Amino acid sequence: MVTIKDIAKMANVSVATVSNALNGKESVKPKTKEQILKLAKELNYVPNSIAQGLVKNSTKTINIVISGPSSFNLFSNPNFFQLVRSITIYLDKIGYYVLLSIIDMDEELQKIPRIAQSRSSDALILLGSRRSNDELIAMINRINIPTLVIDRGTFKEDIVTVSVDNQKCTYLATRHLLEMGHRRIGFLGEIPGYRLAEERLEGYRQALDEEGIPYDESIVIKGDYYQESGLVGIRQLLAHAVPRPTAVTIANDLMALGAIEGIEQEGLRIPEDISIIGCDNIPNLHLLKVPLSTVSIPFSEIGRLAAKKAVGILEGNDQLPRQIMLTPELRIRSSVNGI
Amino acid sequence: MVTIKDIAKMANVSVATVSNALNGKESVKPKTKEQILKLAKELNYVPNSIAQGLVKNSTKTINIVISGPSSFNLFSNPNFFQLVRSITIYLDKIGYYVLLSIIDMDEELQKIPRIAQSRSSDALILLGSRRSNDELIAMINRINIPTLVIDRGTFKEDIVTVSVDNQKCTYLATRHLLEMGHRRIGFLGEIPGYRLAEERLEGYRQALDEEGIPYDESIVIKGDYYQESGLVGIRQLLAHAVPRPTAVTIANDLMALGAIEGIEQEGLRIPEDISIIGCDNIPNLHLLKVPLSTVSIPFSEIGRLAAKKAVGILEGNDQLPRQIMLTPELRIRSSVNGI
DNA sequence: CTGAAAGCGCTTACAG
DNA sequence: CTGAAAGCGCTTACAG
Repeated sequence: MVTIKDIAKMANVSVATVSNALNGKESVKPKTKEQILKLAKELNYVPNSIAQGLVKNSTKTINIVISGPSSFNLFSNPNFFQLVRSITIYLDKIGYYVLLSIIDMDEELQKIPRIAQSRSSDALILLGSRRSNDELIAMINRINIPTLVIDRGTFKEDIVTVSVDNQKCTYLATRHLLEMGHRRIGFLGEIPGYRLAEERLEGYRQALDEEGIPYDESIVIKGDYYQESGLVGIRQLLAHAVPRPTAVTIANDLMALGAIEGIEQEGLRIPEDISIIGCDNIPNLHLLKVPLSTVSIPFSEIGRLAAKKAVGILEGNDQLPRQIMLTPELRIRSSVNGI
Repeated sequence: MVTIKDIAKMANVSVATVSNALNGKESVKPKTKEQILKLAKELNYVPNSIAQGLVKNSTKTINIVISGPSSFNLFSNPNFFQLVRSITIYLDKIGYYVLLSIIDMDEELQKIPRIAQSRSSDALILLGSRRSNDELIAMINRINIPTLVIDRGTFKEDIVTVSVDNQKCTYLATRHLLEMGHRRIGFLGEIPGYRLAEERLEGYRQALDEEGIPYDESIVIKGDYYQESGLVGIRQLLAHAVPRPTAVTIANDLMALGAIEGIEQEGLRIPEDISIIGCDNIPNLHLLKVPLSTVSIPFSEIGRLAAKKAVGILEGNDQLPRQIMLTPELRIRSSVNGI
């Protein structure tokens, strides 16, 4: 491992001068600088980022923290990858490192502040937590480095966040169902206390409201946003709801995938017997046996903006609003029939 | 930020003693130790991992380096996520950090050694590179920390690697086609110089050989393993091959997805007019309009073993073989017809 | 323009 | 059992 000391010795100067030269300080005599740079190149010198980090109290790394449910086989949300990918690409380009932590939901409240305190990163981007806003805020307040929450709901509090307008997602989806003539519309994906889910439920409600259709909780079904719960949930809905809905707004595509199976198992056809619409626009929906209509969420943009915002805060030139909310778009395919 | 110094002051001992106590050294008097531990807890002390890293010359972090093509929108391989996820989960559990780097293929040969030299991680896990074995080995030899290559082909050289038996993948796939009565079988996904792709082509060849069917390069089509090239490739095959194949072995599922579209665009049906089989077993293939038969690759296991192996090497208790090769399994769905 | 010195927060022999 | 000292590889005032 070649260090600044080696170069100093060979160039017959002090380590301070080497450091200054390497960092492009004006004070170094051009001749000296040139010599040092040449040596560094020859010796293939790369600064030890750990040592730099210690003295600068900055690691140029941002930690993406994904909280998942304890049974990790369930943890297969393709959106996370898009998010992680766009964050990483942005950060890599500007010379930042990205740390990735996947932590068990049960431990997140203790673990995330520890991660921050270990100083292994300069900022945190939180992803996937199902905690209530209050719990999340209490935790973030204990964290001593900039922390963003992404792909979640809105916060009244002064949290830095970038996400989609969740309410609008399901509003758009339900509106589409309404426009296709449906009146009896179910909802799949309720999670009380989890803000994102509450907002998606709210969008559904809002669309019904506008049409004067009363909210019927007997056709609002819980679902944990994973595929299996879509299967279970839709079967439950189909088995018990009287009269049976002609359409259902499903809070995300993963559950819609499960629902496609569940509906098939019940011997029903989509969209002839029942229409469904999802949310997220995960890849390759057009190739499904039932090309799924859905609402598209700009995950790559969320990731990119989150990364940009984090760096902006760290470098003191942040121009972006504290809370960024992106707009979803309806994507009509063929899982919704007119009636 | 509370440091070891703060605790030392409050406990009226030296920092050395605090350090020893915190690290569970036997030498510290139980009474002293207890007091220090109590203080640390109260003050919510978390060691500065950067400082520890500097003195120990170890960061307890492993860097997953994904090389992708320069146009990153193409870079959407769901397998990478499975791999990253399983590595991260394993590593998180045992207190390791994981750094994630996504780098442009054009720069990988320069950038990866620099990453290693920056000492931001203790080991590298390389993923997604399309370089020739020779180039890769030359690069790895310049790297001064343990480096594994995963999800790739075999190496004759003494490289640490974990992957699937690629040749067997396509051998199994093609064998299945053969058993279903096909004789005129195309191949989609040739990339000369890229070992993984060569091995998959070889598996196809082997299966044909065993049946005495001559290799016909006019029905072996290039494909870059991304979806779009599956679409383009299959159309090319369909347009030019005489006689037209009754089946085609496609080197991965992503291209098979593209091929499904391409075949549709050509006005043909799967499997009535043409049978296809993929490789990888990406999620939710059973929900496609054409439930895709494929060969399953144990990505999670590859990731887990890679992580385990890396840590084993780092901690000097590695029991695993230098080169680990996992076995694929045929997954029959309904994209292959008998004839 | 250059270098000696201090310091970032820790760990590790080693002397007592 | 405890503490003084050195050191990990760097950067940053500051004196000259």
